[in-house]
Amino acid sequence: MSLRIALLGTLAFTGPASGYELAKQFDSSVNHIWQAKHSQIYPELAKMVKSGAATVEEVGDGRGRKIYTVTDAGREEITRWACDDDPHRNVRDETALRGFLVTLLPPAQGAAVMRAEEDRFAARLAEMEALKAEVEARTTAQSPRFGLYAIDLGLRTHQMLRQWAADTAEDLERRAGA
Amino acid sequence: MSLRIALLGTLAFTGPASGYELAKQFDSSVNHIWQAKHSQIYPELAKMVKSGAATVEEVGDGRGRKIYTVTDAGREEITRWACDDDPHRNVRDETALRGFLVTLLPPAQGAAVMRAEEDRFAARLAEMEALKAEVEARTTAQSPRFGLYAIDLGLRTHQMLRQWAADTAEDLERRAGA
DNA sequence: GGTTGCATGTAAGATGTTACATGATTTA
DNA sequence: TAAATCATGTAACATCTTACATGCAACC
Repeated sequence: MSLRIALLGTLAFTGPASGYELAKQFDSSVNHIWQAKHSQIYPELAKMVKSGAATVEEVGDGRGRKIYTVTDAGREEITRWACDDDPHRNVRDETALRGFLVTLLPPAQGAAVMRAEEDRFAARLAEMEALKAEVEARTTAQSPRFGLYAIDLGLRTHQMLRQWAADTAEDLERRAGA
Repeated sequence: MSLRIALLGTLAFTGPASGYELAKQFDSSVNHIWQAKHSQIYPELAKMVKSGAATVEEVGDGRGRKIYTVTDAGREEITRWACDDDPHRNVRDETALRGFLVTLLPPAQGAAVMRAEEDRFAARLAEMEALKAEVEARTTAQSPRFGLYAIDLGLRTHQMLRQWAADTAEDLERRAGA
């Protein structure tokens, strides 16, 4: 269900788009929150059309390109999902999982891995800052919402993770020294 | 693969335990990072025994209880996974997804949903602080690692999310007013 | 004697990943 | 003309969720 919503939301944001374009857009916006391969996206779009959340139009450009558009029913579905206050939340985070298993290693080794994590988070953070600048550059005052809030969250997440990795590494280094 | 590692790590941390106990422990430690139902845990433990990462022992207490223990091979598997520097990371976060779709709503409605999110994050944060105090109370200076680092990360994550929700709500409120 | 908690598992279905498969267009 | 990119899909497999299924022990 969540993929469907994420995809429908992206489609509502970008406006009419092909599966291929959505896959790209997905990668550069919701990527740090949700990922999907084209093999999951194409069938999902077909299902949306079937259920009335979107419409398709085939473009006769020789490449079999298809353009999808959200319907009112689709928009309503997004609203329902976003407003529904079921507190049930699924999270699955390999990054955090790794960072946390590291504490099972001997302190010195764990500290080294954490320092490497810190570097990786810092690099990802720099990428996101660049992305933000790029998106900001081509955004008008009227339409700055969807993309930027998501990027903002990604930025904050990675700042926090970098700091956590640094603090954890420091703690492990102290233990290794003691 | 990740569930296997998360479970193996939890087993390494707690020491010999039954599937039931592991499921509980899992819920109160890695829960904000990874979730698993017992229907996934039991078969996974069986697989671990088959592949030599753990051993079982049946306890004749009439309840069919089984105690699992990590082997050296299992420990090695954890180390390999934690040190492997493949930068590939999967994340799937329903919380963030929702918070982010909210920006597709009319500003006033989006702001209201974000305020509700903020409250939910604050509540979850309070729960985690209580958990931390509880874990700290029964932790000695020698063994304060695994559980507390994970809780620390959960705490930081929820502080960040609460702040993000508040800031986003504020921004949406400003837009709704304008 | 009934309810809750302990304890383990299987089965069906949904979701997600990797690999297979195809073909047009653009660029070097 | 070869390689990269655009563009869509299916199939097999792995993973995860929900529901089904069972039985003992402790407590009230």
